[in-house]
Amino acid sequence: MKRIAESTVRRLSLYLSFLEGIDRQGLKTISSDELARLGGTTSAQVRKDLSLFGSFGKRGLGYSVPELSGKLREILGLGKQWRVCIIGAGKIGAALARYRGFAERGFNVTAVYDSDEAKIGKRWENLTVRPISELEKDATKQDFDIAVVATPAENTPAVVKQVVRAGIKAILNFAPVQLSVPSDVTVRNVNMAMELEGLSFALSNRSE
Amino acid sequence: MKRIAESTVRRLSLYLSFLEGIDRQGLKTISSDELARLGGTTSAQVRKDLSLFGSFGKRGLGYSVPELSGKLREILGLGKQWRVCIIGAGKIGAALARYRGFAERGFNVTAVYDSDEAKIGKRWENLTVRPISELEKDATKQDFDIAVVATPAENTPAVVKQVVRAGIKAILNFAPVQLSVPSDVTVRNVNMAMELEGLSFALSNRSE
DNA sequence: ATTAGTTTGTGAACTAATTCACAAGCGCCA
DNA sequence: TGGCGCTTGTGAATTAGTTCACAAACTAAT
Ligand SMILES: NC(=O)c1ccc[n+]([C@@H]2O[C@H](COP(=O)([O-])OP(=O)(O)OC[C@H]3O[C@@H](n4cnc5c(N)ncnc54)[C@H](O)[C@@H]3O)[C@@H](O)[C@H]2O)c1
Ligand SMILES: NC(=O)c1ccc[n+]([C@@H]2O[C@H](COP(=O)([O-])OP(=O)(O)OC[C@H]3O[C@@H](n4cnc5c(N)ncnc54)[C@H](O)[C@@H]3O)[C@@H](O)[C@H]2O)c1
Repeated sequence: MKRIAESTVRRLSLYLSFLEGIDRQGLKTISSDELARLGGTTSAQVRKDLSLFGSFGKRGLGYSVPELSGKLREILGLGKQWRVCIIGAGKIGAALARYRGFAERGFNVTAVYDSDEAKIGKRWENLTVRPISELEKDATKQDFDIAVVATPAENTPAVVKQVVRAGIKAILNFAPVQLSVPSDVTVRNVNMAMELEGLSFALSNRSE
Repeated sequence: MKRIAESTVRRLSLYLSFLEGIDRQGLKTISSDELARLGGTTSAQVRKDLSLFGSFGKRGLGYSVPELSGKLREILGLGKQWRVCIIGAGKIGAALARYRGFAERGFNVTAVYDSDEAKIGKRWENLTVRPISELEKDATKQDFDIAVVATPAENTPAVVKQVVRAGIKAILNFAPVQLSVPSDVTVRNVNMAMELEGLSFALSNRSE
């Protein structure tokens, strides 16, 4: 299959969230034009994005909301339940572990790791904080799909090495560092300082 | 000035963080090639990015680390202190309010708002949670530059309306909804569910 | 059955972003 | 001072991503 751009995948994800809203409103079909308006893009973009994976619409009618939702879920791999571990039981880790939105979409946090003796063994929601040193061993049994890394920047490269050795192939990284991983491991970074700097840039360069 | 792409601004932000690391190591100069390796891009990309704003390097030598850092800070508007308010004193809001990394970069959280009577008036770090209904009035005195929105998705459009009415021109949004704002307001979205779906897609479509 | 009114799917055209490639500038050394 | 080794800065070429524009396919109405 043709290589799919990251921007395309983001939009698919966005379309799916709109379809879920539309579905709750009880509407049965939607046009590319309407999806485009919701997403701040163009109808041609919507149709092109979808056409990379097949033809799901009916000419003159638009797309069936439940059918297209199903297709997008399939494309995005949301059919299955994913096993997620969180590394770093700190402030961000806590917010994420308690967030319901993830499980709703099939991302189940099944373990939390930390290196701090004071935190290890403590109960956290329905989980117990495990020592990071056990990650590799645990992974052979638990088979994590995704690691969410929320450790201090300076420790993160070492943490990520352990994650990779544990055979985990996808990482969502919150530390403001650039990770280097083997090519079969996918990384997404969430860097809030960078987002704020983007806003700072926008505020500083208006009307020029 | 020429329009600058968002991807360029992200990279500038990234280069700056590398330069700070390099500076701590005591190195005086760095080449575009080295910056490129750190950022996972090419040296031509680095030079092109920088050349949009001026010529900061010395041929044969590279870039002076402190000088380029200074230029980047200037370009990104990091010279001044920014006033940030957080809207939504929940799990994510709490993590952000307690995060030191922001103040270090000149983003000062000077107020927190919520609509929940049980939270209003409570102390939070060195701040007191204020009622969202007072945002507009407060803004005339406090002059917030950036609003960080961390409210439940369903309330967020209404919250953002209030933020816009308060005259705030930059929003960092954590709710998984698409915001519609006047064109003089800049929005950046942090959508973790979307990031996880990107990883799900990658895991589901390997080696095809 | 025909027609009018929609909306898709997709090559072609266009625009944006990245990479190439090389002249020009700089430091260093003899 | 001249030559060598590096590295920048930038047009030109290339590649990637978006938008245009229209034939084809469908519904509904008559
Ligand atoms: N808090 C925020 O709002 C925020 C915002 C943006 C980015 N971040 C980034 O997210 C990361 C975590 O931030 P935080 O505020 O949650 O920090 P925190 O200090 O609250 O939590 C970090 C946790 O990681 C644990 N840890 C340290 N080394 C470890 C290791 N080797 N293995 C396993 N666990 C280890 C610590 O014990 C601690 O519990 C940091 O990189 C930070 O820069 C945080
Ligand atoms: N917790 C996470 O890890 C996480 C992850 C991704 C996205 N998010 C998103 O971030 C947002 C906040 O999530 P959270 O987990 O912090 O939720 P939360 O329920 O812990 O906090 C939300 C806060 O917003 C306040 N609030 C509600 N309506 C308000 C209004 N009109 N004005 C001002 N305050 C209002 C609530 O009183 C509450 O304190 C949500 O949109 C959520 O989807 C959260």
